[in-house]
Formats: sequence, C-alpha cells, structure tokens
Amino acid sequence: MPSSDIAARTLDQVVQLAASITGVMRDGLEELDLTEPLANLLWILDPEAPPLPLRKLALRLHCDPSNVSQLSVQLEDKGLGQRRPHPEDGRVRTLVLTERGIEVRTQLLDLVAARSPLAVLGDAEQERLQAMLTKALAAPRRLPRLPSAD
Amino acid sequence: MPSSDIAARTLDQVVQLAASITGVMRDGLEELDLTEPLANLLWILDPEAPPLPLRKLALRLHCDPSNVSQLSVQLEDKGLGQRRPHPEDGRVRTLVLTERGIEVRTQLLDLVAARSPLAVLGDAEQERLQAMLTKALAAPRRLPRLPSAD
DNA sequence: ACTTTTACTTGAGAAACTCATGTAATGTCT
DNA sequence: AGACATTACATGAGTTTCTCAAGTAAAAGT
Repeated sequence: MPSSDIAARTLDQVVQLAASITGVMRDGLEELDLTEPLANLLWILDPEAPPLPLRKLALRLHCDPSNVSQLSVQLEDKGLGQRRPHPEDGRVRTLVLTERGIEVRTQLLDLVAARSPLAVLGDAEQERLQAMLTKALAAPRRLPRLPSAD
Repeated sequence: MPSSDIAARTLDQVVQLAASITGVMRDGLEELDLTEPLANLLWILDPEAPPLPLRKLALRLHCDPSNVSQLSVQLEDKGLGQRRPHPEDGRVRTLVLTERGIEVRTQLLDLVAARSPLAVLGDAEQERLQAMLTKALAAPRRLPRLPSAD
C-alpha cells in the first residue's frame, strides 16, 4: 500500500468533506437571505481581527480584486458591511461588518457548524483534528514549479 | 472555552484547507488544459468504480442535472469521457472516462496531492486523519429543519 | 518634479449555472 | 393491455458570477 495512495485517499476525503460543508451552507442561504459568494465573503470577515484590505480578501477568496469590489457593494447595499478608507494608505480600503453584518455572520457560522458532518465528532477528537490541520496549514507552502502566489 | 468555539475553529480550519486545495487545483488547471468545473467532474469520476448515472453525478456536485449534461458534452469534446446508455434502464446514461481521460485525471490528482498542504503530514498522521474523516462522513446526516435531500 | 507602481472602481464580456420545456423510457394502476 | 404518472436526460434561454481591460487616485521610487 504505497504512500501516495494514502495521500490520495486523505485528499479525497477532505474534498468530500468540503463539498458536504458547502452543500450544507448552500441549503441555508435562503433562510439567511444570502447568495453563495456573499456568504463566502462574510465567512472570512472576522469581526475580531483587524479589518483587511480588499486586495487581501481577493487573495483569500482566490478571485480577482474587482470581484471583491462588486461583492463589497452588495454587502453594503444589504447593510451588512461598510468600506472604510485605510487610515495610513489612501489607496487602500478595508471592509468592515456592521452590527447587523456580525449578526448574520454569526447565524451563518452557527448554522453550518450545527449541520456539518464535523458535528458528530467529540471535542477531544476535534482538538486532535485541529492539531493536524494546524500543522498542515502552517507549512511554508513550497509549491513545486510555481512562483509563490497566495 | 465552550464546545461551540472548538467546533467553529475546526470548521474554519477545514474550510481554509479546502480553499487552499482548490487554490492549488486552480493553479494547475492551465497546464492540464482544464477548466475548474471540468476538473471537479473529473475528480469524482473514479475509473475503478462502477460508472455513475449523470443524475448521481449532479447530486455529488451539488448542482443541477442539466449542468452535468453540458459538462459531459465538454468532456466528450475533449476526448476525455464518453456517455454510455445504461444497460438496464433506457433513460439513464452513465459517464465513463476514456483512456486519455483516466490519464489526465491521474495527472490532476497527482498534481493536487503533491502541492496540497496535506503533503506535509506523514503517513501515520494521515491515517489518523482518515479515521476521523471517515467517522464524520459516515454519519447519517441528520439535517435539522430540512427534508433529507442529498 | 516625473515616472512607476499599487489599490481600487467601473463596464463589458465570457463562463458557469439554473430554470423551464421537451422527449423518451420506465413504472403504476385498473 | 392501455392510460397516466414519473424519472432521466437534453436543449435553449436567461441569470448570476466572474474575469479582463481601462481608468482614477494615492504612494513610492528616481
């Protein structure tokens, strides 16, 4: 049982899990009055972290910056977010959640957490899982044959 | 440290990992001459498993069956797949990979496996990871407040 | 000061997806 | 067996989402 088979199987399971999670999210979008791209944006907008420039958000979402611009407008139109000028750099805008935005984001996260397959794992298991994921995510991302994007 | 925080953090890490994996995949699409939706379809087309009806593929991809129809046409145009009538049910069509399709799929999987963050985990760790993921994915999916779709 | 670079916005266009409709095969009911 | 309903897929139109190109404004480099 070669090592690459193990890797392939692990990868496949993670992808399956991810698909399941996005499925759960999609099923909850209507009751939150969100679209999928808006929900994805909301997801990475941690109210407790320092606000991020739109450019950083684009990197995180693996999409074009212009796309984030358009999504930001939608978030503002819904009263969930607000673009703020960066205090030090006049070119930069950061995206901040409004009170209502924080509320909806919490609902979104709670909903997905409650219905995701991960919910069946106990606290101890989740912590072991976290340990492994942390290790993987912290890795210095050495991409073979590619300039370091991301 | 309430249990829901642990769950939220685990979930966030899985989502981050998934984003990273799709990012890796996207970066490799050009060199494989694939689009993202085609790659996703290719991914779930295991040549060793019995061929699946288009409808099942749509369920797996969380999308409309008509979408799978269109993607199947693209796969055929590229010479990577072929739709076959179901031997017993005249309405059903299954999608099978061609020789070249299997080849490209292998390249895709290998590429993602090599560059994914999971690559930094050792075999033993991956097996422990698999154990947990298997448990989660096998769970009978009790969706709160929703008829059992999926 | 002048040029280059960076961050965002805007608008046009392409890609991907959904929905409605149509067709054919299967299942069901009497 | 015949009539009706259901299921699986195909097709075309329309919507949504995304990318790309061009433009503006601020900052950095020379």
